[in-house]
Amino acid sequence: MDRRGRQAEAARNDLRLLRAAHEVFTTQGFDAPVSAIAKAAGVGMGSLYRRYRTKEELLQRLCLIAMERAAAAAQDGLAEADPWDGLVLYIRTCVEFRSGALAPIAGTIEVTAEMWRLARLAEETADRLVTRAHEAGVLRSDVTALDISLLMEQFSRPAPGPPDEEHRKVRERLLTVALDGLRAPGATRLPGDPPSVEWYEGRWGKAP
Amino acid sequence: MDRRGRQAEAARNDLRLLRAAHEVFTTQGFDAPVSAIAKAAGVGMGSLYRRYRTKEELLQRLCLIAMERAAAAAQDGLAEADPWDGLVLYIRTCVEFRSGALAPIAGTIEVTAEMWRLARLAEETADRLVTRAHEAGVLRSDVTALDISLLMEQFSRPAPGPPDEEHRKVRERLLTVALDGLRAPGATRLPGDPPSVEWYEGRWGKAP
DNA sequence: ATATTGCGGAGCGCAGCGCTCCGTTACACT
DNA sequence: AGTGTAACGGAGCGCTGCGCTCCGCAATAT
Repeated sequence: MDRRGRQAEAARNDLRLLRAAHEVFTTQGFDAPVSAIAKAAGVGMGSLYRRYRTKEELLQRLCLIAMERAAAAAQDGLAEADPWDGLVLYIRTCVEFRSGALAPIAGTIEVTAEMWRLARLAEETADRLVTRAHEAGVLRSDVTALDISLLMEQFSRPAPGPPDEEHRKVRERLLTVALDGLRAPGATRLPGDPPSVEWYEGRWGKAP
Repeated sequence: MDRRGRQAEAARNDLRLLRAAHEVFTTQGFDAPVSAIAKAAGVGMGSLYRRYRTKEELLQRLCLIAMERAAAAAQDGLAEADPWDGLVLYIRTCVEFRSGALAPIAGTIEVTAEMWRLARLAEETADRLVTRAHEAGVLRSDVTALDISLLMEQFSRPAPGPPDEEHRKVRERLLTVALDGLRAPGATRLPGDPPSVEWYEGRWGKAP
């Protein structure tokens, strides 16, 4: 990892590329041009395409990382002693790095077996987090784990127009409002049936 | 309006065009191809471009209508006797027809004088609605009218992927959660400063 | 000095856009 | 019925902007 010379630069480039790709894709959407990632990373197209043979491959890598982070965030939430604080930590962390913005990518690209594995792991951990909050009576009973995933997705949705720091602050305010709405008991009964896992995963293509 | 023959068809086409444009642009984003609107309306490109000389003109018309509807919704909210119910009616109505999805268009197109006029009117009416709710003590005191506009915008944001009825239902559930979070008193203090009008309108280009 | 490796970015081929143009159709008028 | 006309649908033009390749160059290793 700490090799000298060009190998070190290569490793640095790889990281900058990943960071830039995350930033650009989550704020501009998946159809952002690859050249925008290269420019944001301060790297030439050649270097980008040596590491990732196609745009799809880059997106897959990005998704995988986002899933890892989401799973880790759920674990961190579980580690928290207080069930409510743990849940909030999980949600805030995921919205912070916009994991939800990458989830719907999956409809565009091929979902690898490893992605499915990680998705299932993250899903299961989040489920435990939500169940614990339910049992402690701190989370309104009519909201499901899937509702929360979709809430995070909604709050991660890229805004049109140029990237804007102010948007991030606004999102945090609104997320705080939404989190207050999640506390038990809900003032209003949630309308309609909760979303189904089949529908949720169906957007990603066929399960293995 | 109820003229016979071709003129009737023309009027019908105009309506279908507007409806289709609204549907497509709000669910797919502004860069949806014009041909998609024509197809969704069941109308040829020629007919579309006879009524609107450019895509921008169509978008302007659409924005104007959305603003009219938003202003009307705010009026309806004010007409409601209960301050909370009035506010909720306003928010739900606007999210229903996704007025917020059209607001950020304005950064893309030229904002006409009439659009500014209507925007100000809607803004002012919504302000009255929010103030009334504040004074009645039914709306948490740390949330501003602008926060609410941005909340509606967040919930109107187009989802990636193909249009999907299920998304609408999910949105309604999540909106219900958010509305519960708006009720006084907020469990958590909202972080940061409230968004400023200058920033909000600044995204539309220069004020007249 | 020479070989080798990774670098940046100009440019290729193409997909998909906004918009125009025109042959056809459906009605109004005599 | 015959004719003029207004509105129609949609193929296609010109062009932008994309994913991706290729190559001259700079930095290291030998």
